[in-house]
Amino acid sequence: MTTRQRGRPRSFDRLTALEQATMAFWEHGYETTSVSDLTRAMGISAPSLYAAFGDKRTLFEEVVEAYAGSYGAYGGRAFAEEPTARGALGRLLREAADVFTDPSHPRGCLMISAAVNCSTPEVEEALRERRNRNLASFEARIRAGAEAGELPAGTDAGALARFCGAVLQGMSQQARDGATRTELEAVAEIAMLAWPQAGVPVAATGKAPEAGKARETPAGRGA
Amino acid sequence: MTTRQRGRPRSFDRLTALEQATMAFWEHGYETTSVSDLTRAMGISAPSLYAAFGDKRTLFEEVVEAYAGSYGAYGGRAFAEEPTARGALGRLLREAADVFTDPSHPRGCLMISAAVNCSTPEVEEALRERRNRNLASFEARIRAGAEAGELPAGTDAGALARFCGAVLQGMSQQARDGATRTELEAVAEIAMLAWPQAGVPVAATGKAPEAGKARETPAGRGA
DNA sequence: CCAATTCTATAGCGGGCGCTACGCAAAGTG
DNA sequence: CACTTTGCGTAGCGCCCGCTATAGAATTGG
Repeated sequence: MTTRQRGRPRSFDRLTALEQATMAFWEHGYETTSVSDLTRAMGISAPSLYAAFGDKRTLFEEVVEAYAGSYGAYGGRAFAEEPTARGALGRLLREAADVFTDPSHPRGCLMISAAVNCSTPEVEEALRERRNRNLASFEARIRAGAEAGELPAGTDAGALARFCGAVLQGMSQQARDGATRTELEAVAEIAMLAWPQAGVPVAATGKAPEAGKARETPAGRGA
Repeated sequence: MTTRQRGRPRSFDRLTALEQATMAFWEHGYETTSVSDLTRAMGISAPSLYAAFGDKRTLFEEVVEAYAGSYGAYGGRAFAEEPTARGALGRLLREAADVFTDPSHPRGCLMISAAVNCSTPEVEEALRERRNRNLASFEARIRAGAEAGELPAGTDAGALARFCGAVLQGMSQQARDGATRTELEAVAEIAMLAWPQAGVPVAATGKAPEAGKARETPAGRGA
């Protein structure tokens, strides 16, 4: 039935236009990117935009969804492929340093920065919920790691997850403020030094200092 | 000469109005706070605002300056009063957790969040420069601490300063995303665990896991 | 008192915002 | 071909933006 459309075919590629809208929103944020900016970036006129994507807010939601599945997918890959919580979050932070400073697209993270100072509550809330969902997944992974014995029993999974989230968000803003890839990678390495040492109990009452595994990463280097 | 004005006296308190403008900009950011929002918050009409403060941008600059000397002064106090680099930056992060979640004013840090996604380049740049100046002062303090022997000789002052800045900026956004004071204090404590341990060399050739001093803070707790 | 000075209030300027009505262009269907 | 369906382009809607012209109100100096 939908093998072929009835009327005049669309004169632009919808996915390409979506990608160009992504770049615009990524660079300037939701509110600051006007529909006029979007039509210019996408190479189409306003009625075409509205016909293909609904209104500005709906377009942004589609942009965010596509972003999460492409540029923002490194976190999910790290979680899927790394066996330990430390390995997953360390890789997430290190890859974020690369993505946030990749010269082929705007700096930082769209989900972190695009709805800051946004006067449309639904948009602000949608991205906030995504961030808090990510935080919850960090926590779940850390808790699972602790229960599996990778991390000391007293580890506060919620606090450690929030710490990683704060570093990630800080790295995004630092990237937008001009930090280099190397500088952000160093930040990621330092952040991983805050993780509980294998075999070192986290509570002050000092117990069960058994060996555990070795450090996964060398971590502290000069320069 | 200026003991008394010649004409009709101002009918509002300039400092009070400035404070109310600060709250508005702090909550919604530079761009999102309209002049109409400002006049409502300050309780004056537009011509009075322009006569007393110049234009919107000049008012914002005055707001930022006042903010830096009041709500944002905790960093300078920590630097002035704490004898060591670790003490200064640890206190800065801990006090930031309190300020960022103080219920008597908007959450987070105005200098960090108010010019994100701002289409006025001068405003965005002014706050970015302030942040980068703060980062440079972190680095100078850490470098001085390393030269004084507080920290291992190989310590990368720039990277450690940037790490602290990233945590601070991340804490600001987390506060705006709803994190509690207690949660942010835990983030600050964890961040301080990444600092080089006294007596432990920073270079990575994997040795010397000797005891070192006890941790400065217990850090990870349950709940 | 009157004149000069300074602040306040109303009302509105030009312009950009998100969005859309409308008529034409380009395709499929008989 | 005529007819329907759908996308495109122009042009412009109502609204809010930052900002200000103008006139009246409140004060000091003479």
